[in-house]
Amino acid sequence: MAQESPTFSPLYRQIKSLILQALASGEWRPGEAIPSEAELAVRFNVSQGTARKAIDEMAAENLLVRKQGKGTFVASHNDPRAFFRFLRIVPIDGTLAFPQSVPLECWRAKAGLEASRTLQIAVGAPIIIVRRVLKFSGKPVVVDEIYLPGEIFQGLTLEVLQEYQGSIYSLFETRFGVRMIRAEEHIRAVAADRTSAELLKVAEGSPLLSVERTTYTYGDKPVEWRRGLYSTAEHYYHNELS
Amino acid sequence: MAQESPTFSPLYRQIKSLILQALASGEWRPGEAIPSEAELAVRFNVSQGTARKAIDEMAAENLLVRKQGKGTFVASHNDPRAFFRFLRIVPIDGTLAFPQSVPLECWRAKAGLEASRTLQIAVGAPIIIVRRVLKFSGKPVVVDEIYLPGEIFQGLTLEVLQEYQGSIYSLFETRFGVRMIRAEEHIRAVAADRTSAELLKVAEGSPLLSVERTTYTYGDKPVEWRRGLYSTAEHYYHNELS
DNA sequence: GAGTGGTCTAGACCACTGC
DNA sequence: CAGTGGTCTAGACCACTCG
Repeated sequence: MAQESPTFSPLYRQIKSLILQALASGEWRPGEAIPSEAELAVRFNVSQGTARKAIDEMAAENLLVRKQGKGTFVASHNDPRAFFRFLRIVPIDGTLAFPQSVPLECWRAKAGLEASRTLQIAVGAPIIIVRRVLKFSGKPVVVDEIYLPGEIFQGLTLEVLQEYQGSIYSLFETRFGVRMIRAEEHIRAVAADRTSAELLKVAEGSPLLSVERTTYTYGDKPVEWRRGLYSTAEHYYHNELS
Repeated sequence: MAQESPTFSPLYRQIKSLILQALASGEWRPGEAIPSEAELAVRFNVSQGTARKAIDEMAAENLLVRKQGKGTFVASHNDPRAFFRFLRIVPIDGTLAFPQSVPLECWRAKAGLEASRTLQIAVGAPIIIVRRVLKFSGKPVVVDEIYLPGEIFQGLTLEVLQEYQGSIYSLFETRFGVRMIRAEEHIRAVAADRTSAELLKVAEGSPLLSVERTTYTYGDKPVEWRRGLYSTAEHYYHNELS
């Protein structure tokens, strides 16, 4: 017997991708509630259980947040609980506090080979580069260099960065409509160059964590590449394996 | 109205903890199939859907592995697909191959303060310390120092380590009945000391990744502590954020 | 009390595996 | 073909939130 459906996709996954589409198109914005399970079931003409299963998967992927009795909400980087999902550094002595982001520079450039490859844009396409320092209780711990596709982040300036209260992903979300949903990090140990050493107030040549990150929005589209240098004298990068 | 169940726990979670108990007691061993959903439903006197939901959660936590048409199996470190779940280092040039573990030393000692704290055993309790090197295509990339509670790993010797084919967690599982299910890693950048530098064939003082790991078995019981020094000249530590 | 998500059930049918 | 997990449905009821 010939196989009827070589690319069989269950109903709830089709519903899921429809909801995903609606999310990507901005039908509901980060922080807002999406329609109730019952409403979605009617809209997509499936049972509530099937709509539920689609939502379940998206909640497991941190795209949606369920709140019993209230509704289901589009995940947002404005939510303080989401903050440390993408910042895995914690103080050795355990006194966890929110860091302060200090933007240093923000300039325009054209994409080189590496930026072109990681951001999947043309060589020579406009990019924006941001340099900033992250301070914990006043002490510099991380220096970041952030590469962004210029087309998406038009209007991003040092002033915008300095004025904004909240995380940089929160800014991207509210001001540029770009929601970061997933990232890959490549971590290595490197020796501090002169400028980084000065910024982090460590000796030149001392070991630093180099954290290179590619960040993706809906549809696995890369929209940020960054390299962070982490001083791990009083902090460590925390990771959970399971 | 007084709240009826301040510690409300749904049925499927109770079932889950019963299955967990059976797993911890060794009723089914790693790699073996557990009873079918229908059988479990009968055994615990719930509907198949409820048994299913319990299993679903455990599969999501990598405790069980579902295989359509075949059954549900206890997760095992013998499964090669599970190998890189706990070893997050990959070559820069992408040619992923299985590393070779080279045990160097294995000796007995008594737990100091740090071992006592991380392994949750008494100070002075017997521990076993293993030193080994991990080689990728013949080149040393990681040097590990592994601390184990002596009581659990009685009979572990350098010979046992050298003879065994397969990952060390696979050995722990088959020879000592200890299954690792979760770990926390603290990652920092350090300068290579003399012995590590020699083993990894890098210059003394060059930056290395220090990966400290506490590993837990069922019931969140810590059963391993280790520090790995990773040479990241030709490899990086890979992490996914979501 | 109305509306939301969360649980539980029972039953039908589909997809995959292996004998 | 029988046995397994996977999907889908419909309905009842529970837990939580808010007005």
